[in-house]
Amino acid sequence: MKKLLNPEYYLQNNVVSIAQSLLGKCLHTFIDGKHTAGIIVETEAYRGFNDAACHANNGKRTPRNEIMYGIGGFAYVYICYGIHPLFNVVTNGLNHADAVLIRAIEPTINVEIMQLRRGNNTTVKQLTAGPGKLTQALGINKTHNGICLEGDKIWIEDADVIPFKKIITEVRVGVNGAGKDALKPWRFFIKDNKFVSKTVQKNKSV
DNA sequence: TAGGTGATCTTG
DNA sequence: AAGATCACCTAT
Repeated sequence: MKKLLNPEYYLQNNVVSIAQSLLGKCLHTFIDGKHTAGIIVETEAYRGFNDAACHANNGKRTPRNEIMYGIGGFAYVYICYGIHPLFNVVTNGLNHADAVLIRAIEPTINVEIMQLRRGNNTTVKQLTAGPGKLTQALGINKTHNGICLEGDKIWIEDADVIPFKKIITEVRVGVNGAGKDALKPWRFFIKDNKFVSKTVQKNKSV
C-alpha cells in the first residue's frame, strides 16, 4: 500500500541522515490537473548552522529563505540563476533552518507528460537528471514555495530504505563559494542509477 | 567548455 | 538604485 512519509519524519534533527534516507522514496505532484512522479535518486543536505553553502547559514534570514525557519515537512522552492526553480524539503523543528535539495529523480508516472513539460527536447535519461530539470518536468514553480508535503499538490511516499552499500557519498555540486564547507560530503545518490545528474570520474588512481 | 539567464541580496 | 552573486542548463 502507498503510504505518505510521517510528519515526524521531517522533524528529525539530522538533515544529513534525512538526505540519505530520502533516496528511494517517491516524489509525486498533482499540478495543472496532471499526476506525475519519480523515485528520488540524488539529494544534498544543507544545514542551518555551520554550513556556509546554506542560504540560511548561522541565522541569515531573508524573505527568500523564510520558509526554512519553519518546521519540517514543507517545500522550499526558490529561483536559481534567474530561471530555474529548485525544490527543497524543509526539515527539523522551528527555527532550525535545514533543508534537503532534491537533485534528480527516476521518472515513473506519466513520463510523457514530463517530456511535454520539458519541450519534448530530451531523452528520458536526461529528463529529470538535475535539480532544475526535475522541477520543470514535475510542474513545480515558485508558487509552490511553502506548501505542505502532506497536501494534494506535492507529496512524498514512503519506500524501503536503500542499503548503505548502494549509496555513493560525495561533495555537493556548485557550492565552491562556501570555503571549507564546500568539502562537506553531503551529496548522496544511488549507485549505478543512470538518472543521477552527473557522475564524477574518479580515475585519479595514483 | 563557455556563456546565457534574471531573481535576489548587498552595497565586496 | 545599481552591481555582484549565484545549490543550473543547453549548445558548441
